[in-house]
Parts: sequence; C-alpha cells; structure tokens
Amino acid sequence: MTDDTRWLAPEESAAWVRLVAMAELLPGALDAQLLRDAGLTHFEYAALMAIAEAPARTIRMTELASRTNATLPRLSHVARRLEERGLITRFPCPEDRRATNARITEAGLDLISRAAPGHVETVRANVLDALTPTQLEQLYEIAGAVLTRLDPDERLTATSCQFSEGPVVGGERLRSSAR
Amino acid sequence: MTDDTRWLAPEESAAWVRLVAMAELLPGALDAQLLRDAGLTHFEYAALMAIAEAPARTIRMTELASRTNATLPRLSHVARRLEERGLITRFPCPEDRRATNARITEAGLDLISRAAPGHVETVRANVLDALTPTQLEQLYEIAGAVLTRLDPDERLTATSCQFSEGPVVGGERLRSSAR
DNA sequence: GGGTGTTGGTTGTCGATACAAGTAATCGCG
DNA sequence: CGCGATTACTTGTATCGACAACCAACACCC
Repeated sequence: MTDDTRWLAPEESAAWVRLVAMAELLPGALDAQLLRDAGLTHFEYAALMAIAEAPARTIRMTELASRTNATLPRLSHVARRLEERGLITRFPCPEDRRATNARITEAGLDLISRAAPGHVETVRANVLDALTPTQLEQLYEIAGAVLTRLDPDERLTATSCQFSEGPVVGGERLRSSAR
Repeated sequence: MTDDTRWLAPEESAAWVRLVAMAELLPGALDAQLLRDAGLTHFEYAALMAIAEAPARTIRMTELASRTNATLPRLSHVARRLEERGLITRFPCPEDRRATNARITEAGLDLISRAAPGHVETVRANVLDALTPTQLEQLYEIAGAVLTRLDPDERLTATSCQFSEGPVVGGERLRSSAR
C-alpha cells in the first residue's frame, strides 16, 4: 500500500492553520459588530451596499448573487427578509419578466449610511491596521491567486470594489446617481 | 455634521474585498469535498484530527474548543453527533468531574486516515499550489498579524500545527502515541 | 406556433450554529 | 466547614443557509 499523498511541509501547515483560523473567525467578528450596531449581518450589509452602488440603486437578483458570492436561494431568502423590513423593494424586471429587480429604499440607504462608519472602523481594527502597506499589497496578490482557484468563474475579480466605502457611501455620491 | 471616518483607500478596499471573498468561499469548498468524500464537515474533520493528535487520543472539551476556534455549545452539539456515529466516545474526566473527555475511536481514526489524502489534495489545489514559497511565508505573517487582532487571547498562535497531516496521520505515529 | 431545453427565481425542508438559560462540580475564603 | 462565585459543559430555542424541487418565462428550431 504505497501512499503517494504529498503531505504538508511544516511551513505549509503553519500557514494553512493560520489561514483557516482567520477564515473562520473573520465572519463572526464582522457579523457581531454589525448585528450589535445596526441589526444587520455582514452579508445583508454587503448586499445592501451592492444595491446602493448599482445604477439607479437597482440590480437584478442574479447579478447581486454574483457580486455577494451567494447562491440564488440564499439571496432570495435574505431579500425577502430585507423587503419585509422595508429596506429594499422587489419588482419584476420589465425587459425580462423572468427576472426580479431589487432596489434599496430610503430607509435602507439611511441604515447603511449609519452603519458604514462603524463597519469601516471594525475592518481597520481587525485587519487593515495590523498590516503594513507592503503586506496589504501582498494580501491583494495572495487572495487574488487563491480566488482564481476557489472561484473559477472569476466573478469576483471581474467586479469592481463593491466595498469601497469611501465617498460612494458618504451620502452625496450615493444619492446623486439616483436623482 | 463632520465625518471623521477614515474611509478605505482604493488599495485597501481592493485587498479587503478579496480577503472577504476568500474567507466566504473557502469554508464551503472545504466542506464540499470532505462531505462528498468522507461525510464530514471541515469542522468535524478538524476536531477529529485535534483529538487524534492529543496524548492518548483524548482531550478535554474546553481544550478542543480552543484548538478548533469553536464555542463550547457548538462543540457540544458536534461531539454528540460524532459520538452517535461511533467516531468518538465521551466520558467524565477523573481529575475534574466537571470536565468531559473526548476520545477518538478506531472507527474515527480509520475515517480521518481515509479522508486525509483527499483533504490535503483539496488544500493544495485551492490554496497552496496557487502560491509561491515567498507568498506562503507572507501569508503566514499576514494571517498571524490579523489573528492577533481577531483572537486577542491568542489561543491559536499558541497551539502547534493541528493540521500537520504528515506522518502524524499516516497511521503508525498516530497510533504509537496511544499504546 | 408548439415542443424542448435553458434561464431566473421562489419555496419547502432539513441540518447546523448562535445565544441564552440551566446544571453540576470545584474553588475561594472567611 | 459553608456559602457565593467561577468553571465546564449541556440543553433548548430561534434563525440562517444548503439543497432539492418547483414554476414561470424566454430561446431555439423546425
């Protein structure tokens, strides 16, 4: 019984353990802060952000699912809850009546505008402030290389920065695109 | 209304988006392969591994929770299911009768021994093979820095490599420590 | 214009986790 | 000792996501 498995070298194992730990702890940290301060999961926040940044603050469900790395059923459930809370509205797409459009409401915009500063602060406190500019660039390259394997369709690498919480969310630029 | 939030610079946003995407997609990829090939979630696999590597293949619940980044309630539920499947046994700790010890069974050892090669292959295919040795070292440093923020107790950085799937799991070394 | 297949989305069910509450054993300390 | 506080874990409840099944609309093709 020959075993041709290429087991992990110590350096590989050490890096892997840390990566897994980070991947497991990060979502919980993001959810905890957002739930406490805004009553939103990180996924809900990201979805609302993606809608807000879309032209006319409206986006198709499939496009939104792709932008948020979600399956369509998951997004459907989340969208229903967000709609029940009055944060988004859904309506059939005129061009393709199979499709559904999601639009963020004023209440939704208000909520993410209020939630954004705290979230950005959390991101800085937990991740960005721990890294040097060089490490930030390295992280960008490393995550990009991994995503090529994890997400063969490259949906992510193609989309622009959906989390650019800069002036886009500050208020004016967010609304100016709509009216 | 002054806004003193330090919004994300483009380089920060780009790296952050990729990190979040990686953190969201990685667990699913690991679970999918292990569930398909061994009927285990990645968390269950990691837990069984941690037990197998402990002295006498036995470990306390609290220690195991720390090693696997899990809350105690979560671990308790998982342990019950693993026990029902005959992969581990639980019994009160003799020294401290509040505590519970978990020990992996022969069936559990067999299962992770059979699951390990496929899992290692998945880790290589999705992550390690995408990185250069230099990037591996960078990832180790970056994840270490982030974990210092995410896991203030530093439980993780203190523990040795629980995923070292080398000779430890090959069969002999795993059992030699037990009898 | 009517199959046939594909796309877009929703719904139902089930398993899994978080959170809160509860229990039992141990520790600290007067 | 003996009583409160802490530790270690379990259980119950509610929520969330995965998967599969389903339905409606479009696309094509002859």
